[in-house]
Amino acid sequence: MTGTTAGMLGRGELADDVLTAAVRLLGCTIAADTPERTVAVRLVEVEAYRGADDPASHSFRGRTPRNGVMFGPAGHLYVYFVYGMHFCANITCLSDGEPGAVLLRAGEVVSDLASAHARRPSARRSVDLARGPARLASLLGLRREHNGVDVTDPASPVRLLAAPPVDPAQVRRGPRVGVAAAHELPWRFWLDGSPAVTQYRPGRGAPATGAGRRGLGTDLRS
DNA sequence: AGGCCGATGGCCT
DNA sequence: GGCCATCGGCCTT
Repeated sequence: MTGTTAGMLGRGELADDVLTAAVRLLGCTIAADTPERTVAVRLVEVEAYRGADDPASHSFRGRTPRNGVMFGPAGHLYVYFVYGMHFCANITCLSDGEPGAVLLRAGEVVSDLASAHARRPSARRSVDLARGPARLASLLGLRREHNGVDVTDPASPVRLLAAPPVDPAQVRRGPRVGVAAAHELPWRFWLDGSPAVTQYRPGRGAPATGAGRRGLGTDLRS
């Protein structure tokens, strides 16, 4: 049994299933050491991906060099490169050998605002600093070399800080953004009312209507 | 506020 | 060769 350090989220809290893990991650903080200062973001929007039975998951067709981290233990960064220019970051879930991950889609900057704006000058408004998975990864400086980093290790350059579980009444859910496969699964979770939550965009073949705007999601209990 | 488009490279059929 | 778990700029309502 690995010990837990005060303030860190334990990997055990991500091991049972990807949906529970996704909700558990909402409200938690990701802190990353950048060349200048440590930048920290409070997660407000995430998406769950599961290996074996989720056609939208990178691990659906089995293990490859790219997705290998998804098959490892929970609590590690799975960073991938997409559209020839962007990185996106997940936190792995489930037990070793069982692929799963939660995509970090959006967050609000906790500290510090000045450094964050210096890192992403194109974001005119603070709310846009980590609004979107590639923006979030960019703000935290997450790149190829961070693939596999253990975010439950206090000595890591990227760390996952625990927060008390959020009030379920504040959590909303809806279809994942931009995925063509399994677009009917409501595996995107966000905190109601956060201005940093991204706008919903259907994937290829998914119905254009339905979730609306930000994704007028449903209550967690439904 | 919303739609379209170009950038740009790795991964998989 | 086609498809991306995207972003930012520019265009029209």
